[in-house]
Amino acid sequence: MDRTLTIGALTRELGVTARTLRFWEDQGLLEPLRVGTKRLYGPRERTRAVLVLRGQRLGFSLAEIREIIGLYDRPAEQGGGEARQLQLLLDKIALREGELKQKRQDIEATLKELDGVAAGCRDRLAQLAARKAKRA
Amino acid sequence: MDRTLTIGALTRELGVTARTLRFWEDQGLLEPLRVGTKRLYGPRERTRAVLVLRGQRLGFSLAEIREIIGLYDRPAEQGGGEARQLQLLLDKIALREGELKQKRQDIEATLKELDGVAAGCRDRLAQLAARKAKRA
DNA sequence: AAATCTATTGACGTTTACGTAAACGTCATA
DNA sequence: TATGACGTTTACGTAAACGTCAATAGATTT
Repeated sequence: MDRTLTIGALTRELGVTARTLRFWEDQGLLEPLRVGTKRLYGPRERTRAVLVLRGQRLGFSLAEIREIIGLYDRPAEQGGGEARQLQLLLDKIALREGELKQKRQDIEATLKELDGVAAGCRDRLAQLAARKAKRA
Repeated sequence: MDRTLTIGALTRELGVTARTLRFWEDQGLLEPLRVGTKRLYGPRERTRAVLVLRGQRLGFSLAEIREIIGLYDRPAEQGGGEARQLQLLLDKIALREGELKQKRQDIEATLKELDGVAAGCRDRLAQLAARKAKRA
């Protein structure tokens, strides 16, 4: 049992087209293995693709999603000292968390307002039903 | 004290350009009054504009935002009976609420994962600090 | 062997949400 | 009066995220 998928299999699993997966790869979001010319997607690529879809549902651009996913990859000790790198990462995470909490607030507000409208609808429906019952 | 704003005032208040407000109007999201050729934005338009911005933060397209905002406008008894209209509205609201709850779940998941990464960072930083203290 | 399925790389087309420039009107102020 | 500041319409440009061919190639089925 091989845990790697062909592009067709992955498109069916995720509900996206092959064009999309290749485009994401072009944008540096995925890097499937190559067997000859064909692509093979392992668990890591599959996970990443799922994260891309989640990011898209949240309205992030592919560029932003690439950055966010990048936060999961440890900052492999490039330059400037590990502590500094870690602090930079923490700062970036804090930024993203701020955005997400703002979105959550927006959602709560919208849900409340929609609930208000829905309640009004149900009230009015109840009125109509009562009137109808009275006529009977 | 007039509660209506010129386009320039509203752009400054919302942090968007005049081009943007005119485009939103083109797309049927706003309908400011006209005095001669100039636009005047009242409280209703201002509120709508704020709703547009909120919708954008949530990743909705302008077309979707138009529909969502439309849910707030009562279904002025067009055709098919009021009860039917109300039921349709309730259905649409339920759909949108489903989307929003999905987004909320996505946010919670992402926040949790980012928190995990952040915790790892802080652990590692603590390690480094301890090592440094020992050397002193 | 022929047909079919799956995959590949270009390359151009499309939609969304504006940016940007041109060319102009209107009013207050220096 | 002319010089900004602010507003208008019209029109073309652009970036993002793919869709949609076209032409080609290997693998599998009939």
